[in-house]
Amino acid sequence: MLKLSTKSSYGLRACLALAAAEGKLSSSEISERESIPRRYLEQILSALRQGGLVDSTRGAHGGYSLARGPSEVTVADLVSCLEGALPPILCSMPEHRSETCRQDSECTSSQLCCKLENSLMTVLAGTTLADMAHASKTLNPTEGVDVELSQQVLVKTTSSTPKAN
Amino acid sequence: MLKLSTKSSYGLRACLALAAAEGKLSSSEISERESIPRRYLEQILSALRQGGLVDSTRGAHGGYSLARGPSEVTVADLVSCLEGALPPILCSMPEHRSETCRQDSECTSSQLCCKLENSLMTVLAGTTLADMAHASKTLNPTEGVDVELSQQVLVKTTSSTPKAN
DNA sequence: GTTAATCTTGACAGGATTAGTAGGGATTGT
DNA sequence: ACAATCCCTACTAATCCTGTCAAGATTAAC
Repeated sequence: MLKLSTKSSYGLRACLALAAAEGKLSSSEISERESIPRRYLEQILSALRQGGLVDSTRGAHGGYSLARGPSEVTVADLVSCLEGALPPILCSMPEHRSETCRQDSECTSSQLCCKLENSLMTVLAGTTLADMAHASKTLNPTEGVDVELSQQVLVKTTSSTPKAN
Repeated sequence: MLKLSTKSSYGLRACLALAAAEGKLSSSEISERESIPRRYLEQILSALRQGGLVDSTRGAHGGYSLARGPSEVTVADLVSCLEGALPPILCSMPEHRSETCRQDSECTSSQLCCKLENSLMTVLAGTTLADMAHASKTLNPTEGVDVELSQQVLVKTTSSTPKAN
């Protein structure tokens, strides 16, 4: 049910590799180290660049580097960037609630989604690359990352337009 | 990024309808009230029945009803039931960690997934049908549902088998 | 400048998953 | 008997995910 898509997963690993390298890495280098298809990786890095998470320098001896320090980049940044713009939606904004949401149950599920998203985002936004890099060395999986932080959260409505009953 | 699948969404709405009805409803009735394709709904209700969440009576004037009281059914029950068995996976269990996970970064993302799943489940397991039914009447979306409850959590690995770099 | 390495962009193909349709059989109240 | 209803299985359609590919733009180094 919950699946960190390979895209996000790859993106995360790429960033961790960049963090570990403490400098520039080419797409080929990352591709090799992390066993990620190069072409695909390039797409992902491109998205990350547009999102301002990595810098890229072109030309010979070019490559990618983190735009900010590992402790300044949260996994939330990364995922939001890669999973695309979550379309800002109906029920998440109280103003539109009365207009568009006739059915109570529909609306309440949206509220639930909000809670879920918030919950997720709290975890994601509370985990930085530095945290993960650290965690990968000290094998101490139980230590929590209990950070409080909320964030504008959007719900992706599963646009249902059923035809026949 | 987070998407309550239509299946879960439909299932949730159906259950809320049953809770509101305080009795038996046929698939046709639910289908009409909630604008859910009947045939599809039947599949979903069937799954819910097999999961022990609803009871069904066949034949004329048959229908579905909640197997337990609305306050006894959590959204977690419902979702687990509908989204199928989340395959128990590799990195979530410390024993296999050393064997299967060569790359640190791969492993740490799994840890992250665990945290996420836990976080989600806490919310889901802390929300009952009764909560939602109540919420749909009192339009008070900010009131929290801060429940503590953990649960066996599984991570669905996105089985990556890249071919060429 | 020329060259070579690299990034950039967009199109697209194949597979997996999800969503929904359909037909027919089984069961039960009237 | 009959109509209403659930039940099961297969099929189709749509969507999304993952990855490939090709051509071009940009830059560093020589």
